[in-house]
Amino acid sequence: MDLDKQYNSKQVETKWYTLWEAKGYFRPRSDGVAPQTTDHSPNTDQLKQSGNWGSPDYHQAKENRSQGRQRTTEKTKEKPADCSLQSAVRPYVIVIPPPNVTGILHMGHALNSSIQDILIRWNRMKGRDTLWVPGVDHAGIATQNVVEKKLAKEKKTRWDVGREKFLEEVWKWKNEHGSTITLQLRRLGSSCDWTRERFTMDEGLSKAVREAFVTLYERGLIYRGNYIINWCPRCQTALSDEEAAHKDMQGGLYHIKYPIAGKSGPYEKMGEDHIVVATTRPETMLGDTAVAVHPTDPRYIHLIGKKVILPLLNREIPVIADDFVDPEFGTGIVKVTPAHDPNDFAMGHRHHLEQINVMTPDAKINEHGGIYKGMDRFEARKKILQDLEEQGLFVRRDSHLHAVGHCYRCDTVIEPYLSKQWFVKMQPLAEKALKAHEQGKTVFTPDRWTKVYLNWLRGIRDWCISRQIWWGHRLPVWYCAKCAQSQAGKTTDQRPQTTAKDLQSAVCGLQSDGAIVSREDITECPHCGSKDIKRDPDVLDTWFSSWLWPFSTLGWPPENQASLAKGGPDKTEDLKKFYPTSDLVTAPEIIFFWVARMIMAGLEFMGEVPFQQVHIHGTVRAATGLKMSKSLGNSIDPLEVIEEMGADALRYSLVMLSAQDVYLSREKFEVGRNFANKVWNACRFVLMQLADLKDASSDPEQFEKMDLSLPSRWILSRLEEKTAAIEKHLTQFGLAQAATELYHFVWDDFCDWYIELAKPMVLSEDATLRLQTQKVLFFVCERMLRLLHPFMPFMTEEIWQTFKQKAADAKTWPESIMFVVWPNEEKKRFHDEKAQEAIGLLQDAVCGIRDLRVRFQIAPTDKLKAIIVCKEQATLETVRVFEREVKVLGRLAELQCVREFEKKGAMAANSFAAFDIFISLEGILDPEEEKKRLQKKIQETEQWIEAIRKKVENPSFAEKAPKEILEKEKEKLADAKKLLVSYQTQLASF
RNA sequence: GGGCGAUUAGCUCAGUUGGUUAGAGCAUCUCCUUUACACGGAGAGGGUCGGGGGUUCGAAUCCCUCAUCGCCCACCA
Repeated sequence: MDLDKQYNSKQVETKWYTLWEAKGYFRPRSDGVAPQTTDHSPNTDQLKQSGNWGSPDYHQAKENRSQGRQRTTEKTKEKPADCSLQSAVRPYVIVIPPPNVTGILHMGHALNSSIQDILIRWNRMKGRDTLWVPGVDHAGIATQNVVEKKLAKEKKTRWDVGREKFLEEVWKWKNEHGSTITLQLRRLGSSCDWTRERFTMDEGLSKAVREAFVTLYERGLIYRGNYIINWCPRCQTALSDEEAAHKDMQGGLYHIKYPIAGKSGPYEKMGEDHIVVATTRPETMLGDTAVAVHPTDPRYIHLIGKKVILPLLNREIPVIADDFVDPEFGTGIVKVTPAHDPNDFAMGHRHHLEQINVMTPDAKINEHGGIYKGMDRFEARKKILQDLEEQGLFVRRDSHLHAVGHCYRCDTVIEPYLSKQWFVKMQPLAEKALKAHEQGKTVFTPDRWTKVYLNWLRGIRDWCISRQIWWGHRLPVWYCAKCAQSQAGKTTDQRPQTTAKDLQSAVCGLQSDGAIVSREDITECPHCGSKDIKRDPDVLDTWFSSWLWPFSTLGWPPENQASLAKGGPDKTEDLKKFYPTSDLVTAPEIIFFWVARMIMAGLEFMGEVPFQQVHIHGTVRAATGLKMSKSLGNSIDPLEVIEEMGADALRYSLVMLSAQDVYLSREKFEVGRNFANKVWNACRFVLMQLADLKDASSDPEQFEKMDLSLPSRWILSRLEEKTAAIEKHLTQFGLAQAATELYHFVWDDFCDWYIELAKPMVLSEDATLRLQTQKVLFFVCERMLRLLHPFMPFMTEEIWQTFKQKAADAKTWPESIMFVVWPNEEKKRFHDEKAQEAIGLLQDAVCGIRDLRVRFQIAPTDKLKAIIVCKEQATLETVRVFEREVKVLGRLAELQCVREFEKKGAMAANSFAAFDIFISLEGILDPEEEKKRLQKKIQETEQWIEAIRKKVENPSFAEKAPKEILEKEKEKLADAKKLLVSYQTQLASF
């Protein structure tokens, strides 16, 4: 029945996780799988009636629950709209941010999952039907890269093996390695319903992706357009704006002469007959089709409409005027390269310029680049500058700091590149999201992220969703050669466009190339019957499946296509029950990638925001402040920490640190480890004290008629207070604060004071006192375990099971601590101000004595006599009640508590407002030293008194401050004065 | 260029709606193998809460400003 001396985390973790999962404890109760031991309806009517908020009868509760469930359904029907009311009875649901299938657990996952698991376990204990949906993301580019690297070792590329074979390889890799991360999540204790685990490329989710694509296309929200996109030459695919990570880089701003046409002789003889343009990417000049100046720039106004000669290629290009040009920047003249820069692209459209693409997909110069053909872009840059210099056309290079886009997957410098891609028109989706926010439906905690989210929505740009890779959801698009021919020429949107952003949405020549978008795979053109059709080779951006996650994982789209067509989705059971979900827990990095898009998709396809709240937690960083990442070599492997200190320690440490960004070093985990050790030992000690206890119970009623000792009344009242505080913090996502409160309750209140106070009581000859103390120890400990369980699931289960064996009412306890009722403290059963006050005095007395001991270096084994002189009769009476405890904790041989006392000889004292404590120090005390100390104390106290007096005597303070503050200050003043008298009296006695 | 966050003890950070002489953990120092725990216990030292203004009876907390650091966003070539 006792606990082992050493806590064996590995053994305990494996044991319990296996059991929990095998018994289906992680599944929602409404699935009828998890044990149904208690009715936890939020108003706890039945619980109150039974008078047992700890452990209602198993069978009784089972019955209650089924009744409760019926009631719940009715309530939901009556009040479908208001989510605050509904949230009390609705299931508690979280969908996991699906980690990449290539991922291995890092501290970011560990923090993210710990938070979710705490919320899930807490809500499960509160009795809500609880679901945590797990899953994994196929991570298009990342996964493809992994397999490509593998092929590279055999000196092969994906093109060598071909699409089909390559995909086989990726699936093979997925099947072999894809469950690494989910196995690791289990090690953390994550109580996900693994029977609902999803993969973004599984059959159901693929169907969802297809349904979403086709629906959006039908609604005119997906288009194909020729546009400048972010191109990664290494991955050889387009990327979305979000996937281009901008980094500030020190580059060059190159000034280059362009001769004015008609005036140019040999370059070296040129006088005023040229203009100078400034560029950061000289190699793109091969694709220049104009140079531009500001229409009102007096320096160049006369050149507008003239031609200049593009050096190296000797093409004539026009000088155009455009507002976009900033006369202040560089030379005030911009070279215009419509195929390689989004602004130039827009300018090109405004001025009907030719677009010349000068690069191949792997960023080499193509046939339009003359002699530079075949060179890599950076090599070409060098050569071009060199050639310009030789021709006397290179002016100078200015150092220039600018933001350069990098591929977020492989960190290659991104090339703005003109190509035909598929886009989602985001404006209409964003508008819905903004409207939902106005209706208060999108709530972020901490609140400041709301602004980040809204700003992004307001500046939304169309989403490039096609990727030229192979691993992913292939576009459900076919092209009919025959139709394309007949439709040629009837293309584009003719609206005038001014900015790059406007332009993007407008370039949607939808049917121009005979695109056919279809829910089913097709073999012939539905328009002309031609079999000459080809499927689009591209796949969709990974996030195009992620943004459907909160409902695709719950069974969307449902089988019934007909009802879908009518608008309202025919919801599956799971969708009905669990959508919208409750909280989304994630890191700030993916607000744009994922959170915002999920909200838009939720509104578009389900008509509802997918979660009631978004909780954004901090980023995990190394102690140096850098983001923790494997490539930087500064990461700490969570699994190593689990091996070394246990999952509970890891979780507790992370959560305690998570009030903001988490800066980690290995030592930080010692907090959790030490705490876990403390909990284990405290419980072990308690169990050791209970050998002869027959009727241990978790029922608070048992104390109702007991005449409890002061310390017991105190700890129960502290427990109640702390429980309420923890509840409040958890409700506000203050997990770190909740964990800290618990930490201090367990360590300071329970271990340092109550257990120490209980020792003499448990050893007491007074059988009644002994018994009631045992019962309180048992009770408080069990409560403590419940409060700790969401944070430290493994250890608490292990200990709690031992407690259960000890409990006389064990048959009313559920099978697992996972299902014990979360303590609900709405009834202030144990509130006891007197006990709190009394223990406050006791703590002062004990600390005062300990301080004296240390100050005068009195060995703990030395017998010590102390006298407590109380200033009031009431205090004396209180102090006498715990005389015995003070003696034990202060290791005193003798203690006298009196009203009056005349100090004689060498005695030292510690003074408090309520009493003075004297000890005799014949031959030890140096009177001069003591006098000095007292004088210092007197001085300090006088200053303090002065400060309070000033405040209290200020008329506007008395007038304006709240009454209780005024009272408090007055009390403080009185206490300080008492203290001063004590010091003065002592000083006088020397 | 815009936005956000931070700045509190040697280090890492708490500090609810402004109201005890500003707290904790780690580190430091002293003492203690007292029979739950040395991953422990007892005690101590250490901060004019980044600078400067302002509002207020009262500011670490609210406002302004400056400084330093960090993050996010942005098409100035």
